[in-house]
Amino acid sequence: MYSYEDPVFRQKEVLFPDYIPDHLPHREKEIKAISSIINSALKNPESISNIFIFGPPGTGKTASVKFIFRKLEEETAAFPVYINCFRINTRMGVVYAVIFEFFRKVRPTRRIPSRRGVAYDELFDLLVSELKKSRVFPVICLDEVDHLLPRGSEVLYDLSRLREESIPVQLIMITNDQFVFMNVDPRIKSSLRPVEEIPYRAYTIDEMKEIIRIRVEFAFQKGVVDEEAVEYLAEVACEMGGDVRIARETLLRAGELARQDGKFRVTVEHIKQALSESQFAKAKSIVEQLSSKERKIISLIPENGIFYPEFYELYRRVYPSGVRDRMLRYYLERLAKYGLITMERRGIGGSYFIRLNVPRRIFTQL
DNA sequence: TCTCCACAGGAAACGGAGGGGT
DNA sequence: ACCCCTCCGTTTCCTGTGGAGA
Repeated sequence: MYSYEDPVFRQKEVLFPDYIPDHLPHREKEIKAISSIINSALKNPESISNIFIFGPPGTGKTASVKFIFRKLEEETAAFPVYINCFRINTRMGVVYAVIFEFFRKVRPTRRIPSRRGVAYDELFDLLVSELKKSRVFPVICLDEVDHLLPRGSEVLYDLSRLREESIPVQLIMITNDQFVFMNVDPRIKSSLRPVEEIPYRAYTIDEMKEIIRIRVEFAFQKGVVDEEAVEYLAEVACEMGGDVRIARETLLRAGELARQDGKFRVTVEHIKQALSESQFAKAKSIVEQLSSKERKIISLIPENGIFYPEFYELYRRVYPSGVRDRMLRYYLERLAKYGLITMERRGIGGSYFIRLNVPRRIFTQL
């Protein structure tokens, strides 16, 4: 990279989703709390508390943990593993992810065992014996832990019981839903104790302004973004639930718009235009992550909503060889969990009325 | 308020894919 | 080359529950 200087962006990567800044403003307290729990566990493996982080989306939960993990890797003997349960949502998947990371980082010369044709118990025993031998301290973060339930929840029990084998292990669970463990098997719940709860609240307007200003300072060339644009964006982002992700995506888009019109200044108008585009960007990014089956299902839901039994008829008519009744309901359950649809019990026999939470045109744009 | 019935949702069984052992 | 294994998406089965009509 040389000679060409971008007239809008100084360091565009700052606005990318996986970028973790060197400093997370207004999350110092939470980060300190989490770090001190982990640090005391490192010092005294007999007294580990699991960590349960909850709060609305875009409030820095994942960023905090990734931030802490980076420090852990640099400065301690801990062995951090980050797992997103949106995709890895079975107990085999989780244990395999831990083993995979272990072999990659701690035993890079050895061949990574296969997950197929190997019993879960065998794989778990392998993990136990390797951890015993190596004496590393695993810190396992299960992001979006709600997606692990109900099928993968056993793994929480298994992982916390590693301590009975005198293997210290620190679990960090992240979720938007504070009450995710309400209906979980009490056996699993009690195995997770003791738990330290770390709540994350939405950012206030002033905090949001400062966060945006700092990002702007790093991401854009000096003087490119109007002060009014920052103020306006902060207000809207707060109204929309204090989600930093929305602000970040909007800035990225607005910067591109400013480049396109050739004036290289990001104005309130650019922000407005970018916002209307990124309004659906979040939903769109979830929809893009869906499997083709899930996408087929959601794009069949009519604009005005539909009762489930009728929807099943419709689905079977359009896809005669598609999944059956029970499976379709499983999928709808998942779509509701992602927030893409809502299901309200109000029909005959308590049947669900299904409503779309995203504009239908999202599906045609893909 | 009671009864009936359609429906939701938990549990368990099934079967295909993809791996290992011999 | 063959048979065996396990996982996990799927189906099948079954019970408890909510709404509608008497």
